[in-house]
Amino acid sequence: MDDVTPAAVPEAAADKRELIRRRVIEAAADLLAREGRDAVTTRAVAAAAGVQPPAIYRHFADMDGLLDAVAEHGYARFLAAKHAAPAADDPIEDLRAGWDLAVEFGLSNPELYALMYGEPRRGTTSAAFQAGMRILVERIHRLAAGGRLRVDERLAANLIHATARGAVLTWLSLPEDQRDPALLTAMRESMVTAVTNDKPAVQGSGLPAAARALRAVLPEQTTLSSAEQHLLGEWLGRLAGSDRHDATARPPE
Amino acid sequence: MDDVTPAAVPEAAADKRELIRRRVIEAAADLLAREGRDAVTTRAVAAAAGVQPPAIYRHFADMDGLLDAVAEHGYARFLAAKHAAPAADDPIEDLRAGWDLAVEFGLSNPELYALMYGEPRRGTTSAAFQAGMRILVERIHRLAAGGRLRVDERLAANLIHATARGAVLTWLSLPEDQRDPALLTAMRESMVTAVTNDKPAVQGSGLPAAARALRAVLPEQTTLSSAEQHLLGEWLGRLAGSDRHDATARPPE
DNA sequence: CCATCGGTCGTATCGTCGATACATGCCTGG
DNA sequence: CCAGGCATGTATCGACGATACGACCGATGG
Repeated sequence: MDDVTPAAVPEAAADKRELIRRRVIEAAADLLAREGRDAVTTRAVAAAAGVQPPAIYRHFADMDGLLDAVAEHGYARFLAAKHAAPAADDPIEDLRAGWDLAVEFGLSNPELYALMYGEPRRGTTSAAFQAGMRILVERIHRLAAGGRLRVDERLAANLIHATARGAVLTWLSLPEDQRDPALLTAMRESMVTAVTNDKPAVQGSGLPAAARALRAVLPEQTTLSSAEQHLLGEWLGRLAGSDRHDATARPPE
Repeated sequence: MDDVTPAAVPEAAADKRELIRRRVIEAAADLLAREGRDAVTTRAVAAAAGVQPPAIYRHFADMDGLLDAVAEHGYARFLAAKHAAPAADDPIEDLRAGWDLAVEFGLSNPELYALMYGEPRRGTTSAAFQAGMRILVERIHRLAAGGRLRVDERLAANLIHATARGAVLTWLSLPEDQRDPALLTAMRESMVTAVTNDKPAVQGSGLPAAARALRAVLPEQTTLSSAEQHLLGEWLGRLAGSDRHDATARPPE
């Protein structure tokens, strides 16, 4: 739908044509990754690829078609690079690895990810979108074959995709100093418990929760001095976050 | 940042100015909801609002500022129509209701939602984004006070937001015949189990109860030094046995 | 009562965008 | 060698976001 392939091209010319096409795609991808979405204009891409602006329309139906090709190209490249992906023996661990891979792709290519999964209008028509879903359902099928799937395969695919999508977009929206890696792992484990029928594996005693509860109502107290209250707040923060190792006594703002 | 407010406007003219501003916002919101993002151009908005195209720039810094105002306006309108939630007695049920409300907003205003949460670049700078987060942390705080929060408050807020974001955007990406309501409920319950405790860590309400609960499990902790733990124990004793009932529990704000 | 000044209004216009038209080549297939 | 299809290159279109500038209007200060 996005391709403009003339009929009956000679064998030799087809190679040159494909070469130009790839050069345009890579120029656009480079521009997208380095200068953002708005920098990807027909003129800028044409200049970077060393072709004339109208030449783009001989390879892609329109600007949207080019962007779609860029997305698919980038996604394929990432998967090829990470295709160490040794398919762990444990299917659930395989599920985690796949989710991590999808998220890592988003974090490594923020502009590209926003293009693929930012606007819902692009939806399932995109070639890159379908490519992502294909390898997803494949992993899910292995999971279902092992009897570890709690829900319908299609629902599982959507759940995995939706959690990854929300995690990546939210992560990218946060200022860098507020990006807590626990968000990603929590989203992932939340997805795992929702999709698989493994036991929830609740960790931690009630101590952090109790600390959080007290800290939440701490401003109401009138017994301690303000200095005492301040120190107590710090301790409660450490106790509340004690299940994480990165808790380097970060004062709450 | 998005507002262009001249200094020293007469009282009477300010009303007219605000009226025009609102008319522009509503025209843009109408255009956005009915004809999509691309239909919201300066000329189309100006024509729909009955003003001249350059007049927009006297009320908003640029097109992005107008879109931001549209997003905040729509979000505020939705929350007002839903009477800002009745605040159920059960805090967890309250959490579910809040999540459902956010998701319902996205499903009811797809173009607006894509504008607010589609592009990560807009990020936390958006006024509408912050408005959404504000009512979120408020609900979370009530949850933490009840001892039902499993994770840090900020992490909980991000988890709730990320699951809703992924659910809405994924839902909107799906063709209508593939939209399974189970996706939404599964995402919601997954979020609930990730954020809350099964059983409250603090029985009873109020500050003394929270202090007693924490003191009961204090020996389990390994974060604080023994001296710190000792002093903390004393303070918890004072807070737990506080004879001051101070019913005027007033959080400083 | 009038001069002045800040803000608005209306028109014209700028530079850039995506996309297309058209004449001129070049290269392949016969 | 020739004829036709495709790429090339230049010019251009309509629409976009944004701005410049002069004519207007209303409130303020003397």
